Amino acid sequence: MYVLVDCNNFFASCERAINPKLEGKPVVILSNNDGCIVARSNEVKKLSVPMGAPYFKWKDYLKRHNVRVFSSNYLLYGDISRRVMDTLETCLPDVHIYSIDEAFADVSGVKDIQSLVEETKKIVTQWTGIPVSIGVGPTKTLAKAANELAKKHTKHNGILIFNTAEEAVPYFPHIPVQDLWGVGRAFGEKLPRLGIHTTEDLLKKDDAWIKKALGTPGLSLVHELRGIESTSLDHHSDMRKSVIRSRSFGTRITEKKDIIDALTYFADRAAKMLRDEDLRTHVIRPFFMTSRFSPERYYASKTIALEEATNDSRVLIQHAIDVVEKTFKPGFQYAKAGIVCTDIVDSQHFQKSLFSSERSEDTRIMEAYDAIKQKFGPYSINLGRTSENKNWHMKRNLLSTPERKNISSVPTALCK
DNA sequence: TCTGGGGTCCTAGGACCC
DNA sequence: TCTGGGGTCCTAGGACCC
Repeated sequence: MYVLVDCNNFFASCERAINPKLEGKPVVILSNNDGCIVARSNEVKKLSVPMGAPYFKWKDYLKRHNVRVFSSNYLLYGDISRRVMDTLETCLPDVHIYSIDEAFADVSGVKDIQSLVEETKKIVTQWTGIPVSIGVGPTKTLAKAANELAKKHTKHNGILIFNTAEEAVPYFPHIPVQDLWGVGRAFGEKLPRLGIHTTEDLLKKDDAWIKKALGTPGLSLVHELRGIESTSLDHHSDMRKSVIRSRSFGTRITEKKDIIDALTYFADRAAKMLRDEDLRTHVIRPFFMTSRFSPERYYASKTIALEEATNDSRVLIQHAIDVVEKTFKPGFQYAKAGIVCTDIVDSQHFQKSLFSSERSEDTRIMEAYDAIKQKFGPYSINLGRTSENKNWHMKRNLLSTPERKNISSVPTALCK
């Protein structure tokens, strides 16, 4: 049996936790660059503002309804998330953090699940100020479905338990397929065209039909709804598979040197991430591109298999610059760039190339580089060129608190 | 004027081999 | 004139998640 604890409107609830005046007021949080709406309080959901909507299209509407708008502040949300997860670990057995605002717990063997989750819900709200919903089911997908229903219908008071798969069946006619975990936009549009509207409709189909229409992940979804655990859904090995550092620019850029400047920064950040986790990458793909909404589109990227796994900023930067030099085309309005690192290996056990060009001082150079930044700040030392033009930097005009302010200095009304 | 970022897994299709 | 088929590996891109 699985418990799924999910924070309600997490980012909006975080802003409220540090500013109780927002309680009962409509609140939205914007993505990086203040581009999309990524979190909405219940009041805003009632105004029919969709998740992921572009902010500029809704700006006036939100203003008319007196909605409070904030840029996202991931430092704050990360801190509050840690508090929530720490609290959950004191309440529930075998907690597995699934995302910044969700965690599963395995409660097989617990006798009184009802009391356990009621207590958990109470304590999390008391200690962190963040409201949560809780779903329980024999598979993760059923726990997730229970959670969705608990959140949606106030009559459940934020908790719904399916003791068996059969207990979920009466709800299926009332769950639109679009609400299922694993049905996104594409399948959500496709299924109604095939006559499938509710979860009940979907479960009437046989495995072969599901596999053809929704692929392997769809088949796992349906099995789990029937109460059969799908191992393929248990896809969280601890080892990370990729590192991505990318960003849309604050404004469009046209100059090659600015692309190089941005990619130098992303390559450095990606390498730092690998060093922090004691990992190395074997394959990198730097890319830069125009907006996907632009009529004149260009996507430039190159997959590079490195001779030897590395986490050296200088190596990644050099390859990133090479890619720009080889693929840059003038005349485009570039909107985004980044680097993807895959084939991640453990630094301790990686296979050194026979003709390794890595010198023993290389790791020490990067250690010194990290140490200087650590001691004197992120702008104290930098690799590669840095042009004066910083207009590729993010826009974040609506932050609630200064970006780097530590949450421990922020009073939380309900914090223990 | 302005449409996120960081992850996962799966699949289709091309290259290559025998 | 007729011009295989199956396997594997790789990559790009598509789907999903939060």
